[in-house]
Amino acid sequence: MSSGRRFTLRTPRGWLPIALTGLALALAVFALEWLEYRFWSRALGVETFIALVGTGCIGLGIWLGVRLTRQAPARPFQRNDAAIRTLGLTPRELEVLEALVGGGSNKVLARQRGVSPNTVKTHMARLFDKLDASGRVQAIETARTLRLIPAPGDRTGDLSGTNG
Amino acid sequence: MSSGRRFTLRTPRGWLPIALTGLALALAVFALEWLEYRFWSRALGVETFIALVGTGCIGLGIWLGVRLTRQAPARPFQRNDAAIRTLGLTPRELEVLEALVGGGSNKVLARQRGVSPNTVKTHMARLFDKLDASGRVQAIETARTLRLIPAPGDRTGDLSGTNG
DNA sequence: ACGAAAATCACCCATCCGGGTGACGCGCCG
DNA sequence: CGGCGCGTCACCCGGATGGGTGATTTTCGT
Repeated sequence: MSSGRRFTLRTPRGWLPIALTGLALALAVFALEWLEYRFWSRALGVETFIALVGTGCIGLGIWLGVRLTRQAPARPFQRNDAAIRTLGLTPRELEVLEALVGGGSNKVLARQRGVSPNTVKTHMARLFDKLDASGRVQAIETARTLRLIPAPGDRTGDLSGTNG
Repeated sequence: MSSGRRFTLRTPRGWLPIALTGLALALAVFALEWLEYRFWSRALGVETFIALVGTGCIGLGIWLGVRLTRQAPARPFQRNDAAIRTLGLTPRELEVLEALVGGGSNKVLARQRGVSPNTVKTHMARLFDKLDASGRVQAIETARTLRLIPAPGDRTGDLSGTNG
């Protein structure tokens, strides 16, 4: 029977320091412009100077906005090794789990891995038990929500993620 | 046998009008400030006025930056109706496709929909043929890449997407 | 109102899948 | 040395799945 295990995960976000950095930079820009205000307002005229300041501040604001929002989406899928350990998934079981998303039958997976279909079947059974899944589709679904395997759309370049 | 259909999709991104809108807005702000420059620079002092302009422009820039970058990542999954039409998927076939991700058997899906398992089986067969998939897992995978059904992590609130 | 498309259901059949049990070899650790 | 975990493989069996064909009814557009 199934062991009835449960697992949840959280996604950390750290854009606060970036915001602080941006604010400090903005203040620095203000100070600089303040100091040179006397000179440049004479040389260019006050209106042109104000236009330049506005343009610069718009650019700075755009940079800040981009910087602030470009944190969450660029996460490159880091595997939830903690969940893997908690569930007690062995390396081979993880292998067949990753190969499972291809949609091949047990026979195909066995041929790909160079083992007997019975072996794949055993791994699959253990996998279903540990993931508390009754079928391949549910297993994939659970594995995705637990971040054991990448979801479609995740970046697969760097898989050195280790949060545990 | 299978009909051998193929389909690829592109992700349209329309932040150009937004950028234009933002630019127009910025110009409007500039014009307004320009008109009232004479008055406010007297009332508040030139330096305070410049500071206000800078602050406003930074805010505007942040808004612009957020607006520019929040298009691709926060896309709330708009269904690829064009692909659905091209593949010739009927409403019921789409229903069983959406129900497929739950991982239930044909019998379960039939009971959920209040029809005979044979009916589900027929829909499933048509689905496999049209999606060129040999099995439930491949069908789900193909449907996800074609954006016929939402991928895990996609926002499912608004499904009025219609890009055809 | 007619016809095409869609939906529904049925049956057969080969294969696959999931569940269960048992077994063998290997490496590791107490 | 004796377990223990892991990987590998085998067998049986009931049910599910995939493929194919046929039929009837409902829906919908012209």
